[in-house]
Amino acid sequence: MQGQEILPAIAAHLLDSARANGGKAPSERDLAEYFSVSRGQVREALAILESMQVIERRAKSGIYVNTDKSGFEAMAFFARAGIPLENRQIYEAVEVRKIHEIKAAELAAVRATDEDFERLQDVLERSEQRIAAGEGIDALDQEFHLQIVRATQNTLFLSICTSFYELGRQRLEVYFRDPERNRKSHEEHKQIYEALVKRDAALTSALMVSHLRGVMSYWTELLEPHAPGS
Amino acid sequence: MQGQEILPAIAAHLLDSARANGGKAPSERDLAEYFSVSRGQVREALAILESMQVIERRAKSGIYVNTDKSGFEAMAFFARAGIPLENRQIYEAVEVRKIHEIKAAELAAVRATDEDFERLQDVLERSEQRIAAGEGIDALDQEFHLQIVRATQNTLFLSICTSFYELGRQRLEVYFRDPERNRKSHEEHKQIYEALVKRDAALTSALMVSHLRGVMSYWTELLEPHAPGS
DNA sequence: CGACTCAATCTGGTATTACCAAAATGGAAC
DNA sequence: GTTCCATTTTGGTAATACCAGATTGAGTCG
Repeated sequence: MQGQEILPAIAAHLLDSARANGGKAPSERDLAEYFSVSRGQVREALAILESMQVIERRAKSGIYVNTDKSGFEAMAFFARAGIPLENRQIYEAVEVRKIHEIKAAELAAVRATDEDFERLQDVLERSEQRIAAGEGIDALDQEFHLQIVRATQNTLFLSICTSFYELGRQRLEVYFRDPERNRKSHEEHKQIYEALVKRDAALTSALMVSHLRGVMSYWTELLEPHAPGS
Repeated sequence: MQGQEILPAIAAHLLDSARANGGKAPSERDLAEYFSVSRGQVREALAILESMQVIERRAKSGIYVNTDKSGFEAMAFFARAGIPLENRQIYEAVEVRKIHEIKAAELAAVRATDEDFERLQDVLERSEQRIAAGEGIDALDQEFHLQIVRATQNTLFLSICTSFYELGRQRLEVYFRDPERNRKSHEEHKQIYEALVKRDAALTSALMVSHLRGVMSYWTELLEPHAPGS
């Protein structure tokens, strides 16, 4: 635990401590000692966590962890840090991600440039190679979907969707262990690409809907115990 | 500049310095002296800005500002800090916000609870009072729209949309200086509310589309010089 | 026993000082 | 003009000290 990112470690420790202590986290000095770093380092990490609304620092009182807060920034950070999310958060993220990707497909069909098409085709070719070699296309799947978002020419849109992908990266790897899923996913990607080239927004969008239905059901199936929304 | 948030000030100063200096920002020591704070304070602010990808800190080299980076977190922060955005960023934000709100209206029609309806009605009543008193409903407008998002029962969705509102708050105030706009906006809000109560998702969504067309055109008109996406 | 009081303690907020080592710099040597 | 090396600059990190409000707990009073 040296010279490296202590932020994730501190975040995880704060969450644990707070859970066992009614929202109250250890003091800065305790944290510094626990992680064998200076108080300054701890304060830098806490400043970031506070900016993400993960914690609240009350002067002369202590550090309090915002439970249940599911801010976008915080979720993206947790995902990146490998801190597990609650089922409800995953449900919500899946839903919001679907909304984004479907709309992105629609917009991309209208706005995609020649370079966008080239990049998509490149991803498809590399996917083909990996499938032929019996390897998973999890990274390529991400590239394909994000490239479509990029084709909307809206960088803010891309920024948000990129964060969503970080949310589900780990599960994606598991998903693409199954060769059949790889093949099916790739076929659907090709169909979506064809619809994009035709600039058929409605068709692209519809294909994306059904494509995501398949992929996303994998997530929600894993969470079955916890009933949706209600 | 004491005891208070120096983060916005430092952010603004970094952006200025970098613009005039090819991406390179002053050193931590210079910043500390410039703002009359300790280096520790500067480092806390820089840590936050780095976590938002606004800057990059290269060890033993310097602080570099990521120009053109339009990450979601950074934009929300800039808006909150009162740092002006570029036209392109505003365009993108308006587009993404529209996508969210339209979909939110659709989902809310299906999922809104009795409490949601009560809160919406409350907002409408208060709006009525303010309009009768000849006051602007800018804050209520925000409440209304966010309450609809809240009615989707998706807290992540709400978190994202809340950030979007921060993006346009200042312009909203100006917009609602016009009594006619207040009246028209309120009328449309009432129509949307009626559609929601009927749980008519398609109608709610359609009404939101036309409502936003009116409101949003105000933004884009202000930016005319920069042509839209294509 | 309970409620109140007040001093000791804890805590975040801030500043100062000091080192380290790698990067950047600038001038000397070729 | 190029190469090379010593000096300076810079971010990264630690240790220490104070402040003042919040918290706590012991002691006191009713």
